[in-house]
Amino acid sequence: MAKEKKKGYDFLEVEAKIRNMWQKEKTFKFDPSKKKVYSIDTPPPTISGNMHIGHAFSYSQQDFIARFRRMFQGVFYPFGTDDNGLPTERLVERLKKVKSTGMSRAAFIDLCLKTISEERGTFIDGWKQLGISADYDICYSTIDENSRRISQKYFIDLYKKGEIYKDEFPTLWCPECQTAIAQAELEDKEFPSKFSTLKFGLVGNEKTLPIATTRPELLPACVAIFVHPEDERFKSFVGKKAVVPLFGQEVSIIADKSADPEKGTGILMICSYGDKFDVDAIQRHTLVPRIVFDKDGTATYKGYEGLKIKEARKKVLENLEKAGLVTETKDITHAVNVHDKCGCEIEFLPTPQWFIKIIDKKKKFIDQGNKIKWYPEYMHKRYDNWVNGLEWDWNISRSRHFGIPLPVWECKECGEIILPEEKELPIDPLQTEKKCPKCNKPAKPEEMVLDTWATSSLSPKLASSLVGDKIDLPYSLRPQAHDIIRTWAFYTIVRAHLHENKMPWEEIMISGNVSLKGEKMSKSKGNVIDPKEVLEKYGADPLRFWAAGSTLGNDLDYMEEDLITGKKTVNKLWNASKFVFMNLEDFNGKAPKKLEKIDEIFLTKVGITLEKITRHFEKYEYSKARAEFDQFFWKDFCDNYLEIVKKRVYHGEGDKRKSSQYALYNGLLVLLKTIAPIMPFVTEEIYQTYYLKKEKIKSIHLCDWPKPEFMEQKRLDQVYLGQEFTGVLEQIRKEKTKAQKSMNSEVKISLEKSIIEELAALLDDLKDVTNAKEIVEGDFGVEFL
RNA sequence: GGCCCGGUAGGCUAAUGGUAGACCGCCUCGUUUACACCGAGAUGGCGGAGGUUCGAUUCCUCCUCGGGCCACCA
Repeated sequence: MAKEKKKGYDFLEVEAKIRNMWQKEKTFKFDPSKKKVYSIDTPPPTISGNMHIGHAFSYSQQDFIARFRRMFQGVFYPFGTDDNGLPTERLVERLKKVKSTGMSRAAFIDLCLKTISEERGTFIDGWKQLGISADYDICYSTIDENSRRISQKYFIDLYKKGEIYKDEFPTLWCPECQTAIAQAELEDKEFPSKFSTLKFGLVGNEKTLPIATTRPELLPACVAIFVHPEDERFKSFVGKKAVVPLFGQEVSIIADKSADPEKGTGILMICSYGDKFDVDAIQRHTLVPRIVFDKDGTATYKGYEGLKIKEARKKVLENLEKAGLVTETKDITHAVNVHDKCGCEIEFLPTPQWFIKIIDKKKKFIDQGNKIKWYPEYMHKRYDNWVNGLEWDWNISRSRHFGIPLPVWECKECGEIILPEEKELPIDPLQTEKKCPKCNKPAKPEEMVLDTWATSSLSPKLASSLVGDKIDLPYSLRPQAHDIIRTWAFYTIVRAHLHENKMPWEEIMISGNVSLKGEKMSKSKGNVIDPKEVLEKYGADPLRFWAAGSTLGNDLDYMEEDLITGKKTVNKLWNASKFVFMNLEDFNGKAPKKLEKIDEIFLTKVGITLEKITRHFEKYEYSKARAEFDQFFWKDFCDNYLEIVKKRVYHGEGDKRKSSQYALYNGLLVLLKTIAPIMPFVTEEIYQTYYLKKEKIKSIHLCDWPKPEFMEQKRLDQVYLGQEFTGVLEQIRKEKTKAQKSMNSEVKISLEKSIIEELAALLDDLKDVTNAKEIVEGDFGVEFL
């Protein structure tokens, strides 16, 4: 065999080569003819320039499973990108230096689509470099024509089933993005604020009522005052009218149990709309709302026109103070709901919106969640908590340029809702005229687009549509991170239930996030790690090795040391394999007549390790699989077994040599296969270099997962014997170290009679590995020669 | 305020109702027919209080600290 004078392992060169090979050979192409298919509902990342380290982390973890499963059965592992919605708009605005608001919808959409197609290739390259073994030919974008068609089709399906309705209702509104949003898009943020106690007047009474608020700018929107029916202080005012300070409107004082006498001054003002409590209160008492802010968050009331909410707040407060209507002001910090995409404080605004009915099915969604196996289990709780805490139906309409249009027209005359035919999809109502079938008048196209989750929640359908809908629900696995349980996981469960009355997947695997020194990574903190740089410096295998280091569901701190460890492992694998095959030139692949005892023990232990790793992977415990491999590979295989058989493969003859060759060849192959899901590049390179000729299967990743075929009933005895052997070996090594001698210094060993008898079949190996000239009976001792 | 996760060697982390196991680092020593991206060895640890138990790092309760989710946002 040609001995290449390779100085070590050149990961850049190897990884590029292997990557090309996989691509050329279509190694990971989905084969629909396979009977048992393991289907993965791959998360579609949002195109955002480059892959970030969090992607590298979680996609590696999915890929461990995909590669593991592929060694048992067919794997459906599609790829997709989620590029519809605000993040994409932002990206395009940034890259192209445009403002979506300054363009027509059609022009902006064109620009978005163009930008996406420009960015898409490089973006997906990141995943390929990482060695993600998806079938990239099965690839969707949530904005492409096919996805638009499917998304609209299922919208129509739900509408026809009566699960979608349109309503004008005060909804969560982002004044910055100028769109309605869903409950799932809320985030908490701490803000400093002023908590002021104001004097409300009373009609026909000299007294004033103290009311505390952080939002004086909503005074003109005040429509009622609540006091608790049993609050002795204010009971007598119920039924009377109060006068709003500064703005003068008279509002009713209403008894309502929701007014907590302990909170603030015990009196509560109801405004349209300060929070969702106001929304509820106004509905319950059928009050007439007074809307005082516009969609862009500017005031519309006299004296304050055009002021932003916060400016108005400041000015109203100043004027109140000037008028002596403020009795107390405290500086406080409180958490308010903000939009997760822009961090802007959300408001409530009554606008017509489209909703999917979910509130009436909370119990059903809990049931559905119970049918899915959650890994790790406790993540299930997060789902339940979210579902139990839901307060609104799912608002799926967004007032944005870029997105999948709601496929709807509305008759101006009779309000009839007009839907397109399925064959017309995808359709943009703004580009197509429709007439009302009832009154034959032109209908008004819906201008809003769908919430991006309304499309990504159909990801199983989007992917399956690319292979002729051959993959049915439920999929085998949904891998995703925990931060989108309340959105992606929940909404997908909702859609699968509403459309098909099925679970979307049998199992869900939730991974954690990447942090740096315990802090969440974010661009604003400047503590981001670029996976490209990591890949260049260490390679994909070490990066994946690192990603395999956290137990499932746990966040993982990025530490460069772990990459170094991974790189060492890659190198060690390469060198150990090189050593093995240096001594296998004359190996014919056949088992010897009789295996040497120590070789048998070694293979037994390989089998035990294999069983453990298999169980770990089956339960998505890739970190335990890695740890198990590490332990065995470094200690048992390299430091012990290779040292033990060294002399035998160098100088041994006949079956003795064959036995070690057989054990080395097969043991190493099993080990390589068990770590191949985590470190696909080195293992493939070793396989291609040394094993391909005999093994025939064209890639290690297409081989069958090994079976522990070397294990016999005697395995416990063997393990015991192996332990005895290593115990003695350790003692001898310790003596050598103590004496500051080298490990291969020549010695004479004395061992107790019982041990000699026990290890009878292994004494030659003990001599080899310790370089002992002689082993004699006696008290334990090591004599240096 | 509710719920969830976690507190284990200097750092990061694993297992476990009965002498707590790796990895990185530190210290000592060794090494060239796979590998200095090496080997042999040494050092060093269960947040606090109570309870269950023959025995608790492990199970329970409380406290405390860190992280997350939700609620509160008069």
